[in-house]
Amino acid sequence: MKQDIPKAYNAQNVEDSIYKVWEESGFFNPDNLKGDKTFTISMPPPNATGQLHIGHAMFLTLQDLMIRYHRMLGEKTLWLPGTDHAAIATNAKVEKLLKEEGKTKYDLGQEKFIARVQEYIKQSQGTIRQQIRKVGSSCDWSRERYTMDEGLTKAVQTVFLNMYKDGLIYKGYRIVNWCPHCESTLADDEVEHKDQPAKLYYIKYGPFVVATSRPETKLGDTGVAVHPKDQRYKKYIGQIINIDLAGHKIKIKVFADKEVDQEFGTGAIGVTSAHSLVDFAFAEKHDLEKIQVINEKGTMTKAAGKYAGQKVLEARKNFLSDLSKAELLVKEEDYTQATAICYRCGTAVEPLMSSQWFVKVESLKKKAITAVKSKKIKIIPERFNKIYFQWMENLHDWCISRQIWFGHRMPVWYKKDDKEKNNPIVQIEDPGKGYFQESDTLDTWFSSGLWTFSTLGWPGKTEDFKNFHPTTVMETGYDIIFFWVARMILMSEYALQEIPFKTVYLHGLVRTRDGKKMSKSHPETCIDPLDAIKKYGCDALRMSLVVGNSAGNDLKIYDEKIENYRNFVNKLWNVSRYILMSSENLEIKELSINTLADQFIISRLQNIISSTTNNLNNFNFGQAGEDLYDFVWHDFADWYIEITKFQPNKEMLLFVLENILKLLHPFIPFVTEEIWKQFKQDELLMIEEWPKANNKLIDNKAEKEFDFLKDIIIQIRNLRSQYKIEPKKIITVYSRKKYADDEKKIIEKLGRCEIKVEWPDSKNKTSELANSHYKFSVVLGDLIDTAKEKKRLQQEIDGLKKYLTGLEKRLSNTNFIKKAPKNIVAQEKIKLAEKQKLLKDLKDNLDSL
RNA sequence: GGGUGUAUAGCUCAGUUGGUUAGAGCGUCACAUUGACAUUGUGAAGGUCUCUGGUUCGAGUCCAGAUACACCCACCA
Repeated sequence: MKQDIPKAYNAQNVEDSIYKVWEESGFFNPDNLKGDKTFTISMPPPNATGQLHIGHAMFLTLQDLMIRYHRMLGEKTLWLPGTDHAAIATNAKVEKLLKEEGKTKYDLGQEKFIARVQEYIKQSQGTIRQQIRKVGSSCDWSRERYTMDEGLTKAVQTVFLNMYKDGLIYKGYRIVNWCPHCESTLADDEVEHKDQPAKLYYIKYGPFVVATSRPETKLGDTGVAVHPKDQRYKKYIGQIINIDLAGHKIKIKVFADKEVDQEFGTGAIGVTSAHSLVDFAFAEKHDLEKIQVINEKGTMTKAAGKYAGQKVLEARKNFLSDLSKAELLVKEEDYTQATAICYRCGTAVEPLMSSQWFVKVESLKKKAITAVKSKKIKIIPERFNKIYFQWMENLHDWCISRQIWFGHRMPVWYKKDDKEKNNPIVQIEDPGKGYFQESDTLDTWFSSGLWTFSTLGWPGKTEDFKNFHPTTVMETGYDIIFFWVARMILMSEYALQEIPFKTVYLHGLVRTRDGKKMSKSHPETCIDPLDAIKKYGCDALRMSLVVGNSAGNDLKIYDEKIENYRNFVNKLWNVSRYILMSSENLEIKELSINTLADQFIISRLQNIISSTTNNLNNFNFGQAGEDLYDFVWHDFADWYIEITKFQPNKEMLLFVLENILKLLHPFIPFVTEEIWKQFKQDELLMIEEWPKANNKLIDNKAEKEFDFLKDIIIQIRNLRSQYKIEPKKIITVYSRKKYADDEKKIIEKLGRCEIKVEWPDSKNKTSELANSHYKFSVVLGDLIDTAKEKKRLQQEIDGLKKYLTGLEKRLSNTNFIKKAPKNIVAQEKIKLAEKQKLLKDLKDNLDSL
């Protein structure tokens, strides 16, 4: 008999020590697990210098849930954790730190700057590691990786080298997205579009008028495009025209292209080859000169003539004023423009000419599309397939070089005298003196794309790689399907000719109660996972991140919700406390099923075991959690346990509890493990075997029978409540049916009544109750309010009549009889008979009042 | 411009391939309180399932259209 269990579950007192026991047990490591089948998840690596936010908490919970479930299924389960170097973000952070010391990165130089960054990461990496543990993550720390560690760097260099050899990586001079703030290129998907009010300026342009939202770029125009059939401009096609733009002289070539829309603007486009992607395409096609008028810092170049050295906006203002003075500015129009901005800093992206490294995607994307089309990779929810295909099909060559100092250096070298970097030498080994390495670094997503296999020791031929790749599930947010999921498929298909994972499970975003994205911009409604854990316990947080949500959908979270699951965790605690405290022997020798209640609970348990198993197999985590919540609180605690207070069955209580703990463990690992410890000191719930349903114990008849009993009790309680009968008063209930002793006792105890199996003297004032199976009446004596009772019955009769009318109509419809399945018709007929009988009973009752 | 999602009780959401009189939690109201649990128990009130058509014996569920909100993609100068 245990007496020393605290009344309320105190998560804070136990979580850390339980985590320590788990971690030290070695069972996070699949090497210590038995089983032939493997189950692998690569953890999406949080930023090495980051702080845990609610989004992390959500993915950690979902992944841990899967991992714990599969571990209990007896699979060799690997959850490989790690951190990401997050090039741009980390680079920026350290630059900021330097600035506080009054220094810039140029004072240090690239080598020392990187050393400084590494030092900073080392220092702050511990934070996120500890925070990942706080959520209960059962990942294998012995295999933890970091995107910049030696092995991963080797993988990056190897893939780069191979791609270069295969002609899939090339250096090209072309328009790229340039962020003047980050001073680096951006990939196409790192550019966001935001609608902004803008002005469209119409400029007189020799014989043409052209429209532009960026007048300053016109200083570098080298062409005018018109539609081949445009009568207005036909005569100019092929001519080279000198144009004076308020003193700035340009020479343009007029050419025809079907892409031009005659209706938009003036039908004539001033072509700025070096600062617009569309125009660049024109320039390539029609062989135009490309003049760069804006440089990497966002200032005008020498080619911009007298505007050289001015910032873009400044130059625009001055140029417009000059045009206006020269009467070349025809008109201005307001319109909304989708402005391209940097996804990281929000600065307007400057398209400009630059020599950069690219990945040729044409052949890769075909494979990546096939991988999903062929169903080798399954995306959950399915609708993201379409989004994935669309994106893949429109993918352009991927710019992978960044001018950020921190990141994977490319294995590219130049001779000391090749200052223009025209003749790259691609090899992993340093060619030694006389050479210098490319200072550009690689897009973070290049290394992230290798994550599923670079973390397993590839390119080495390791056991881990053989055993755990392809990984089983990739669980991540739908917001990085392009950045990351798509890249992993591309890279894995290229490097291994193999998919990186079999299933992609996409979760949604975590939002505040009013639907805002949880970010630092509205701290008032933001949930900090660490605060929530402190306040409500980790298990409560986990439940509220899982229940009420399904794949691909956003989740709203707020305090009351977490509080509710804290209450649930506490309920489970007290259920266990009750069972443990009232059980002298904690061993289950032989399970005996004696009563209807026993039959009911053991049957329901089998059902919940199989439904939970099915739901988890089908990634319906929310549903599984909700069903368990319901089973524990209502079926088990509210009904079964209450009944065992007068029909004890200690072994059954223990048995059901054990199973509940197992089923709930993947959702709420801490409290379940803590309770488990109370009666199995030397065993860990974490590696217990997942329950299997025993279909022989499923008893639908008993479940139905039990539901009728519940119905009777609820009706009696309802009546007591209506008549405000003192809770302690025992009332008399007459029943026409003779109940088995155990059933009779259940009604008597839970309805606080005494059952007499005889029909009451009609002179007694009674309230009569009935359901479709049993008729019974409650003697209320002087308490009865005839008028009230009549009204109640009348209401019930009215409702029933309405329902019967519908039912009769349905059954008299020959089409229904003919076309509906037979079992449905039969079912409806039974229903009709039952309800008619009930109606008659109710009417009799009313008459007798 | 192209695409996707969502719309069910005051709030947050379930509702599986169409088949009872549409469910839960929170909140609200009423009642209960020393023995697992007030982080509780018992009961109640609360819904034209956004709208309009259609398919069907039967639609919250399927189809079409509309409206509202959210999101993603996109190089119309």
